Amino acid sequence: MSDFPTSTLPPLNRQFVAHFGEMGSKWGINRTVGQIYALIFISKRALNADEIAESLAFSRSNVSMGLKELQSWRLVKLTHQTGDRREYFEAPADVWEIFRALAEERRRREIEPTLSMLRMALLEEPVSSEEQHAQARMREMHDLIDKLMTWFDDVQKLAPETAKQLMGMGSTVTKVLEFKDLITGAGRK
Amino acid sequence: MSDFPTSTLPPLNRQFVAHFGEMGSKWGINRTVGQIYALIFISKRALNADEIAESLAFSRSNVSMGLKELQSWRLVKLTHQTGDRREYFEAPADVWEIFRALAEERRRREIEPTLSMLRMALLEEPVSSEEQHAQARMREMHDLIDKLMTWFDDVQKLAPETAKQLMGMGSTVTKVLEFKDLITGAGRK
DNA sequence: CTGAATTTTCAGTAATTACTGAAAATTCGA
DNA sequence: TCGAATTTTCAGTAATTACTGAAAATTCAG
Repeated sequence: MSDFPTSTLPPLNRQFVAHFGEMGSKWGINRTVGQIYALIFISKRALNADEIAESLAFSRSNVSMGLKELQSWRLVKLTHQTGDRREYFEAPADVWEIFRALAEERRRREIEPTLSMLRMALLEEPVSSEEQHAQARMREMHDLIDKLMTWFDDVQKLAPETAKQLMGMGSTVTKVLEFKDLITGAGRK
Repeated sequence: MSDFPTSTLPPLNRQFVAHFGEMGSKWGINRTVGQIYALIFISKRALNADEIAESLAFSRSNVSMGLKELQSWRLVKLTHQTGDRREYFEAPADVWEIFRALAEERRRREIEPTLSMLRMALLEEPVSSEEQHAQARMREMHDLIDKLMTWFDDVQKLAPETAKQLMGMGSTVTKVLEFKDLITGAGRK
């Protein structure tokens, strides 16, 4: 299942990389891409494509494709070493930044297309009662997604520090909510 | 790309089903499962496996497998019609409930395994500086995921009504946050 | 219990996706 | 501008995943 070249990669790193490979399919990326990302993420320094190919025993072209995909997800940054022509790759240092990039990209690829399909469908004139019901369901779905996205946008606009703080509050949010109800007079839109 | 049987399925429904089929791969489910779910979701009434196979021109066994998968995701509910031995399937009426089931299941399958892998890895004694750095990165990842999940738990525990309300507040949350800082004395854990 | 109705399983095959090596394209120092 | 270093592309093939039909298992009315 996992056979890495005999050299390089300490056990801990190896385990991490292997896990990302296995999870890959569940995350909607392939094994290779998962492993490449994991390797870069835990690496002390930026890596070039040959080093990656060597470490993971992938073909150079496979690494090239994997890196291209990771760049399209904005999960790796391209850097350069002075006096070295090759391209080096590294993951952003701040994990919050990583999370944000991931969330944004997933949204763009996996949610927006559905949202616009729904908007289109809702403009049509339903001719049968089947279509009428279908449209009602689509509207429910649209409104939920739309609400979630708007909210997510709002939170995302916060500075990372504030966002962390908001998370840290946890269920306290509820309390604040109740308090807000009290002062605004409950049951709004 | 999409050839449905000549009968059944009004255009609006067809479009919706086709879209879910195409999106399927991006969502980590396959075309078939996506289409089956879409069909059930917009259907006015619960459907049995034969009706689904007929509508989508899938083999009966394929539908059976698809339904099994959808049930494992808790996206469809099994029901019965009086005087009919066949099993009928429908999607929960409340889209919030659907969202919750989806989120829970994704978490269980796609996040928890990584979280426990990380916890394991963090218990090991790093022997090289590579391992030490790797572990530091893993800790950052672990802490972020853990924080997000704890927060999500908290919000999820709220009654649907409250959750909707929280979403509805949008960026107002920030304001409330600032206010809270003011009264509690800012910068907590 | 029996057996017809219904659902599930599974081996075989089709379709899709991932990976490679070789060749083409690009980049940049000299 | 040349050409060595480096990256990208892509056709062919390997590996994986999806789908089917037939057969087995289950369910339940009588």
